[in-house]
Amino acid sequence: MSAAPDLQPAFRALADPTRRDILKRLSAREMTLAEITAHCDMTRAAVKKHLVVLQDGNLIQMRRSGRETLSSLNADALKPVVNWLTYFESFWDTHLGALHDTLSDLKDTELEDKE
Amino acid sequence: MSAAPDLQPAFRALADPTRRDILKRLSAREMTLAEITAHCDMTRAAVKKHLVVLQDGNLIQMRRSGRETLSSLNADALKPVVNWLTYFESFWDTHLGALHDTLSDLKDTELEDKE
DNA sequence: TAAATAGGATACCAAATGGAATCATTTTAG
DNA sequence: CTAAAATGATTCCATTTGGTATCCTATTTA
Repeated sequence: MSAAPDLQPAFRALADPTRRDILKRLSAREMTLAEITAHCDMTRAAVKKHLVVLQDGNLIQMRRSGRETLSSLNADALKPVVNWLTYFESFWDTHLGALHDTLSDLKDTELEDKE
Repeated sequence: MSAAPDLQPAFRALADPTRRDILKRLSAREMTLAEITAHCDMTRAAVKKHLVVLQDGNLIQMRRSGRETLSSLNADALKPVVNWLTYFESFWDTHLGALHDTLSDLKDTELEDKE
């Protein structure tokens, strides 16, 4: 059996909106530092730091190709995070009398959330 | 339709292990500041600050009862967070050839995770 | 090979964060 | 009524964090 993952680096990495945005962009394709920076409204060095934090959380990998470094998403690392949160699923809606359908709520949120 | 929730305060609140621990404890029952502090190995004032951050993320509510304040979990506020993360579900296991059964992986993680 | 590209590595800064200490306020127990 | 209990509010401090500016190294490519 594998050891329990340390959730802290992943939760830490997810706590910044710039980093969450980078994750979404990397879900489309792997990108160079310059490409990511083009969307981030901050310097290359600042974006690089965010990438290191994401790497610490194991949420991305980086591979060198010639003079550029490609960052790619490691979505699997989100599984333990989702699992931690899923523990609370049984407490949803308790104070409202469980009138809402959880699945339809989730779908609504997905459509509305612009982040 | 409701407005898209701002995920930042919730992700921020979840980024600290003490706060995640408090959430787990509050899932059992509402607790006073003194009760929570008894488990936290830090001063009452420090725990109080964590409670305020959790409240900012809408993850808990506080109600005054006489001279004590009861904090209780608002698990519903985790739904948008889970939903944001669920977007990445379609990217799980992609680099491994999708050999793993996602559900069994989640179950394993749940059993192992001690946090 | 020389110049332009793409990153890495540091040093430095202001602001946010985690925590302790202290003092004030409200309730409840005698 | 008075003291103890429970919390709130404020201040202060060290560390971390998000960012910029700079300098350095490795690749391309004209």
